[in-house]
Amino acid sequence: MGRAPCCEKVGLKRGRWTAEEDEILRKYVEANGEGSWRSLPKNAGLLRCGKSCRLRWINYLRSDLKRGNISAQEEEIIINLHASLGNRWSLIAGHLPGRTDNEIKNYWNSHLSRKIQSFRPTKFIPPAVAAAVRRTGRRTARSVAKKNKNSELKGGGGAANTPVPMPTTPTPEKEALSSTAEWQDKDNSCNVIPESSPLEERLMESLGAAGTEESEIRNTTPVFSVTEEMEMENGDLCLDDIMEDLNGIVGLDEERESPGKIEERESESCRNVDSGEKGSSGNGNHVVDDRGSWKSIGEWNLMSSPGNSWEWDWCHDDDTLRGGNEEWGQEENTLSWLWDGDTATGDCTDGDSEMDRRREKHNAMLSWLMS
DNA sequence: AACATCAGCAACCGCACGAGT
DNA sequence: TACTCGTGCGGTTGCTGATGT
Repeated sequence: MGRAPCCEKVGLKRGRWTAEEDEILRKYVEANGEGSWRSLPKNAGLLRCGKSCRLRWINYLRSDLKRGNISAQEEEIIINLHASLGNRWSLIAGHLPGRTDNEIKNYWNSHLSRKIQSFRPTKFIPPAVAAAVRRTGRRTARSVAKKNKNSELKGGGGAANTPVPMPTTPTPEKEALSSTAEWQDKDNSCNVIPESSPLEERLMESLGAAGTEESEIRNTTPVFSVTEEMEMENGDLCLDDIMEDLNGIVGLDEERESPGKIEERESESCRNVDSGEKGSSGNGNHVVDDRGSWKSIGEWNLMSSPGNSWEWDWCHDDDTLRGGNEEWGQEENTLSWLWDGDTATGDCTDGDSEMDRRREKHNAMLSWLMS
């Protein structure tokens, strides 16, 4: 049974509120208090949906709202809170008296996300920040896409220190654009973090730059992209390279697996990749068993089918442990969007080398992992 | 001056959740 | 236990003014 609409929409006014409507709503709420939003329009004589009234009151008419621009201090608070809370705008707003979640959300999407995207993406960006950037709304994405249309400089990318939710399979048009393939410089060149912003300072902190000469950090921080020295071995994707980098930067290593899970996996006769011995390898938890090669990140396992170095799919522990091989193809768990055709990793012309394509794939995976 | 594009923001939509019945 | 209702939240849309060409 479908749920009844929150209000009878026929005959109700929509769009911008007029001063008269504001006045009616204000007087009514001041006289009767907040709440009972559904019945409010009828009682107050407004031709508006109750939800619309509530929104108008909360975001605009409340007397305790702070007007004016977001201050630098507030911006810093937003950045800090967003790094730990993610897109929980109402929680963030709770720390900023007089500011609404909608206001903060808009400010983030229109100001902060753009600031963050202005960072050259081959530098490490704190995970939550980058992840949030990828999650930002259509407008920002559209604007950035337009903005980048004629530019070689691509925005986005990076990784997060908030709990990283397992992403649903992104649509190619939405998410492939945010993969490394888009933002990576064509020449994989090392780039420079812009100076002089609170956000940039936060980035430095996140890089663990304490005690290090800023200019050194700024100019020598390991670039998170495939370079000549990050090559593939024997023609295969060096996932271990990626994982080493991830371990070094976001500390994935320590939380990779509980001892219990390792035991469970050992009991499944996993062989070490390099030695052929049972159990996970010393470097992260890259193992090979009869289902292929796989790595673990938290409860999620990145797996490749036997004999196919490039087809890396995500599988949850639950599925892995119960032998969920048949579920690897679940749409929501797959990474295949990263390289389903050339559109996801940039147009690869016939003239591109196989190594270039591998680098692009490597980078695409890397950026995805970091997010 | 006219048009196109961009940026900011208010408002809407759909979903989730808790309380009440 | 199942259902409805009220509310809150996050994502998305679209309007409008500013800016660029």
